[in-house]
Amino acid sequence: MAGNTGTAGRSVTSRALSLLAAFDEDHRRLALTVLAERAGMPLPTAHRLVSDLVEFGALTRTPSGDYVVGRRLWDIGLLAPVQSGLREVASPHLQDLYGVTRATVHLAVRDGARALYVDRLRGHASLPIVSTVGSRLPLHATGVGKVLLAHAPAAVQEEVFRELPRLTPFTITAPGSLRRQLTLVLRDGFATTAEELGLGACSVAVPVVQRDQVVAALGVVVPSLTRDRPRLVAALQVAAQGISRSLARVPAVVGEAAENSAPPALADGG
Amino acid sequence: MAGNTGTAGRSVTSRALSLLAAFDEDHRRLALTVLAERAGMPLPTAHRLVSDLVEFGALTRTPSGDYVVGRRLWDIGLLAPVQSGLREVASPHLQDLYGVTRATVHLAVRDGARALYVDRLRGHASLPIVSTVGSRLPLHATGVGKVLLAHAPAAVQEEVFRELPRLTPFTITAPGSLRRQLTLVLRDGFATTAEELGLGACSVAVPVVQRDQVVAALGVVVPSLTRDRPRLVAALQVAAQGISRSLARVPAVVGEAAENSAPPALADGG
DNA sequence: TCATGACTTCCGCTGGACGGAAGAGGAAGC
DNA sequence: GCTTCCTCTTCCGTCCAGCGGAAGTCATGA
Repeated sequence: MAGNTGTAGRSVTSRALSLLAAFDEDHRRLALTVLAERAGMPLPTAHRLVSDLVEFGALTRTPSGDYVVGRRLWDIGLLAPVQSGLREVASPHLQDLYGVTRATVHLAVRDGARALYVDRLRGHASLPIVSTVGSRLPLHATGVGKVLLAHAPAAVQEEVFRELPRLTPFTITAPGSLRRQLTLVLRDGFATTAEELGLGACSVAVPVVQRDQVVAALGVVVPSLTRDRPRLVAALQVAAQGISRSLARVPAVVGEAAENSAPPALADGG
Repeated sequence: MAGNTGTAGRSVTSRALSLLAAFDEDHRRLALTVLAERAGMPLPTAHRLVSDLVEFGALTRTPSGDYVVGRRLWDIGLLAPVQSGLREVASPHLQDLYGVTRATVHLAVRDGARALYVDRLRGHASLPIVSTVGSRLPLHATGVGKVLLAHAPAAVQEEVFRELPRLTPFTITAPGSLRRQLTLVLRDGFATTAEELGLGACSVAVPVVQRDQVVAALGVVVPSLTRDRPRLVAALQVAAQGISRSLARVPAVVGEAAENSAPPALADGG
């Protein structure tokens, strides 16, 4: 295992947390043995801590004996102010966009050198979609990613360009190519991908702006772009401008993916 | 023993978790002092544990000094298999429903004696909406709640009927009235509310079925029902049947929501 | 300036966490 | 059926990490 959260944190708390951190998108259910190993601690220790976590509801044991993240943690996690202002404001516009395009719609922000998907609407005839809410995908191989990358600080771009992993035969791995594309993204106001992340999936994306800063990207995924790219771009731009306009009235969605101070505006009733 | 968050659990782990549990919908940001008090532990102890939690990313400190639930916990929480099958399947249908009605759309399951909102689409002209994903609202005062209540086991109905809190002047608090309504819900296949949860909000809801069992309820919220109730009911029923049909091909959406009460499995043995 | 309240740090005591080892449980294999 | 193998569970003596009262620091506001 690549040195993940392991190293068995010193404090009890950090150990318990490293058990939670052992779960990820590719490991949604874990047997105790695996869990202990991934968290980097002896089995009896894991066993004891896991009992506590289960009792609390942070983990749940399936009938088959595996552990999964529990509903209690789901509850609490939803309270996190992760782009809640942005999500709240954008939600209706995503709906509209879906209504017009009937394509899978994505809203993403940049989280370091990755695109963090904060909302998603999925269409009926959906392609094999990789992303779900909470996913982090590479910036260089997704539509929303290219938009976010084009508007990212030089340091981030540099980091991304250092390694451009090939995900399909069509993934752009030549720095020059990508660099040229980013220039076009800035000029034209939209980015596209063609089977660069997964076969059979193309995408278009546009920036979402707040106070002259790109705070998010809005994108759609479709089987092919040859036919109606202009139409999709138009629809996306209308939706993105709608979101941007609403964002102008909201305090602080900005601060990239970093912890935006919870906007009191939409937070609670008062 | 159904203790709340307090009582400062014995083990360090449970103490740390009780700090997380101190957050809820009405307390999304807490100062350290309040946090310590709500979690039922001395301030220095809370301080130390909170540091661990912040370091991990389970909590985040806002510039103002308050604590909020952190992004890391959001991530992990999203991995919970909370109705993920149901949500995934239902998502496109909710979109369609929104497209037709332009009203706020809800998908809820029963969680004990409450309606747990597992998904929501919010319209533009949205009324003051109380529910968000993860909310738990009373069964007797919401459209989806009445549907779920009508199809709930006798024991649950009994529990709900024991106390029918008044939320607005229009909340139904007379057991007889409610009982009669539930009968109609079963007969007609849909439930309605009229400003029973909040003023200015009415709702219609229908059941979602899997293998002859009601596993969820689908509802819309609108400012008034006088005009187009028939239209809404029709749209809801089409969408609900679409979901139900898709669910027939999916293993087991039930059970996930079922084990809400503390499973006696691990309980006293260890 | 002083008072107040919220947070942070200190430090000696102690009780809870640690984890090796041994015991159950159960599913494949002989 | 019996054996083997693997995963999970329980036990228990050692000892160190967590505990929390008390004192110190930093803002705010009177």
